Amino acid sequence: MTNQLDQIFFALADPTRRAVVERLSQGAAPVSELHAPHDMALPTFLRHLKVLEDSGLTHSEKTGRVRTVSIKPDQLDTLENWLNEQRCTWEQRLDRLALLAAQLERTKT
Amino acid sequence: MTNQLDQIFFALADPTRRAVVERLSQGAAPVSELHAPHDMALPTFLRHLKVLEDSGLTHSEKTGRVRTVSIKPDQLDTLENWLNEQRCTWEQRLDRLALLAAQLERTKT
DNA sequence: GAGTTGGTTAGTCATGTGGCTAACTATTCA
DNA sequence: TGAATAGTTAGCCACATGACTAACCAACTC
Repeated sequence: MTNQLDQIFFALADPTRRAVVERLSQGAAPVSELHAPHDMALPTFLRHLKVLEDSGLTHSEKTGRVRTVSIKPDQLDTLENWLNEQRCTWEQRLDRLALLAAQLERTKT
Repeated sequence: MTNQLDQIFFALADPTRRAVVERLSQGAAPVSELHAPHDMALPTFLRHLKVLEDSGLTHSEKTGRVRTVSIKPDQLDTLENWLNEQRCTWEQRLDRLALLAAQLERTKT
């Protein structure tokens, strides 16, 4: 589980890979089309795609000689869940602080 | 802007640093307390803290010889915004697909 | 004011990451 | 079937990252 978040965050830490995710959230696309806007050699780009797929953020399938890549929303949910947990925790904490402040206020008056 | 997301995702790709964020979302703490549960040399740990602070996820202040670290919720918001944008895009896409499917359905009958 | 505590700086090292080229395989099209 | 297209594999290189130790500074405490 920890490893999964590691991979997801790592995959999204690179602007090229994030751009691919952004492109893919508009719909699936073949490798060559995904590669086109990026000024780097194809093998390099393929390794970025591999990182994304290993992290579970994308899925790909080959038909004929064309490999089509698509996004897998589940992992973005994983990310969002982690984020929500953090936010919940610190909001609870802020609530407790507010409570404490209110109590202080009461004892003061 | 791109650089900011790079740094945030990168910072959170490491389990040690994520653990620190999780700890900090419960409230601020001095360096030594944050370090305690992690089985690594202090200088190593300090560099993790630096990565977090450089990314803007945390803030720290030194009073006397104690440095207190706290979380900066803004950057987690930055993260969430990116996430929401992706989700919106692909939900719109799914909506369009549904619309298309409905149109197909109508022409068929 | 000497020792302890809390943190910092400097420097080293192994490994990981991101980039490349060159050579290769497997489809599709003429 | 021969050429073009779409990916793939292998191997190289520079630099970043994460870990360590050793030495250091600053501020409490006795």
